[in-house]
Amino acid sequence: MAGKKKPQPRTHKARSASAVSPPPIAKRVLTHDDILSAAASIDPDLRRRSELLWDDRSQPTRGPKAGFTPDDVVQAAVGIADAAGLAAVTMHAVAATLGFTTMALYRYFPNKETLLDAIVDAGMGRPPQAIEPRGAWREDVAHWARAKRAMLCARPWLAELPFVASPHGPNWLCWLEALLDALAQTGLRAADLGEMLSVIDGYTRGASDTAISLARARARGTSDEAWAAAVGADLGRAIGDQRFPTFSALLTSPSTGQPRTADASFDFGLTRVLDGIALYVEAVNAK
Amino acid sequence: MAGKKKPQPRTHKARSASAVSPPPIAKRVLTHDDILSAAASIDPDLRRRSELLWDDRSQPTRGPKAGFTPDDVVQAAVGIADAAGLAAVTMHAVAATLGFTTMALYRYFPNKETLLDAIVDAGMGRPPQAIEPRGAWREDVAHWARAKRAMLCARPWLAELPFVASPHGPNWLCWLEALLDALAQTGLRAADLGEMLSVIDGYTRGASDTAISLARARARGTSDEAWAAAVGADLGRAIGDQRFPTFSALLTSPSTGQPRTADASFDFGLTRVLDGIALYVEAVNAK
DNA sequence: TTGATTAGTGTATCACGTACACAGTACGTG
DNA sequence: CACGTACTGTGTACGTGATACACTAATCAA
Repeated sequence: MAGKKKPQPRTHKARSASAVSPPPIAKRVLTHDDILSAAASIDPDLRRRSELLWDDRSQPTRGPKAGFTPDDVVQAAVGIADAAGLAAVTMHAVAATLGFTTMALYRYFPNKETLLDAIVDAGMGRPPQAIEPRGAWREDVAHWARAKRAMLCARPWLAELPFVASPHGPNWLCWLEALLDALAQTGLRAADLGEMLSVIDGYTRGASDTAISLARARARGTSDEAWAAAVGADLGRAIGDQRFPTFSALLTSPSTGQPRTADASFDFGLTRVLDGIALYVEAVNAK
Repeated sequence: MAGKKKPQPRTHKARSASAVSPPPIAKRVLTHDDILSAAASIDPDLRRRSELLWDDRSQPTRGPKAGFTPDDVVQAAVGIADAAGLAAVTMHAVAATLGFTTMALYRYFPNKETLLDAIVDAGMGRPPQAIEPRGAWREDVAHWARAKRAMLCARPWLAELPFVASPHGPNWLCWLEALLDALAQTGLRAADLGEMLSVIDGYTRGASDTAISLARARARGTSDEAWAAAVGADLGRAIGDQRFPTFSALLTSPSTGQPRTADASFDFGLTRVLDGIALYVEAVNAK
């Protein structure tokens, strides 16, 4: 958008036109402008949501002083979600937390969906920058995966919202950047790095679902035992049912040793995934 | 519950007391009863939801003939979700499809949540039983993963509902059974099989999110181009931003060859995961 | 036949998201 | 320094959706 601001067909305030504009950079293969120019075809609603996620919204205003910032709103909403779950995040509850009326929020967020976008990004927080990798990409990737899993479990309500769907905010990109930093040490070429990114992230999110479900139950006040009993009861239905012979056999086979904890299971699976990636890395680097 | 029905402290109709009672089976290490006896600690609400998912609800009734079955309701709801998305599934819409009043549904489902439980299970459908594996566990597992991914993309609204959370119905167990059948060919012991189950399923669900998001956009009438542009625009924000040097470099690096399709990416990642599992299988079997 | 049981209806209520019009505030300009 | 403009927060009203409750009608058991 830097320079050619003629698109801007939205009916929204001129404010959004000047807000993004990143510093000009050397053109390589793909530029910010290149990508944004394709943005003409974007659903205007989605585009606006994305803008609200990236703009810093702190222009010199003219009217009365604002009593709160969009960030205050997001903080309040995240607090409510943490304390009482996503369902408790109503426009009224958020506004009341801040001491304002429901409708005051609409001064900053055109609708609840947009607020939820912001909550997702804020809720993710930043990845632990403590990674700063040196050579041991496996360790660094594992570190990242555990951190992401921990984040998801700490805020189980995050997983109730569409994660991969646009729009994505800065924190989301931070997490990707951190993982990419770790993966880049493999020496793989760009195309493969992108693939590995989704392998790791996919596994991490997918394999964390059980732990997330447990975390959610905890947040609701359900005891771990009650949660396990509920899951176990459903699984137990397999036993003796003609339709599930293999599963039934698995459940009724004598267990060797004590069961792995959920975290250990995750690590076990992660090791398999990393093994598979390592194999590929070796194959590529051997050539 | 077979025989000792004294728990049953719920205020719900006596109906639910006699309904479950699976056929008695030989005791091994863990039995249906064992698991269900732990069910005393289950949140009664969850338990009831689970029961409604497994009971066949076709007792000889006394009053007037029923005009529709719970299954009709579920079919109608799934149809609406397919056609117009999950948000369109309102109690009123479902009832209207069947030609009944909203409140008629409450005769069969105590609340919407319970109906959604049923919709999830029905929506998953059955895994392609065509697997019937012989020796080639990798192929069979890959087959399963692609089928599950295809299922999720075909009904992108499924992913909007908590997948791993209880309660789980028969179809969910069917999918697990199918995967387990494929994995059992590795010869791994029970504990490890359970781990592999979650590795494969985790990767499959997690790595399908992008495709699901695209499928959802399609269902809403968004063009593929518009969707890609929206995602690209968010990614493009990294370019030139100090905070995302690695990602920025990735985006701007010259692309070698044509980009992989989403399906090919999934397969690529799946191959890595299977490689990792194979390594473990070999290591264990070598001992 | 009669009474118990159950199916479906109609109406009412409450929670939420959000549109709209109004009132008050602060800055830039004359 | 007064005033208009741009903006902030409020109050009210509405539509939608879930669901409680009381009622009518149908069917079977005794």
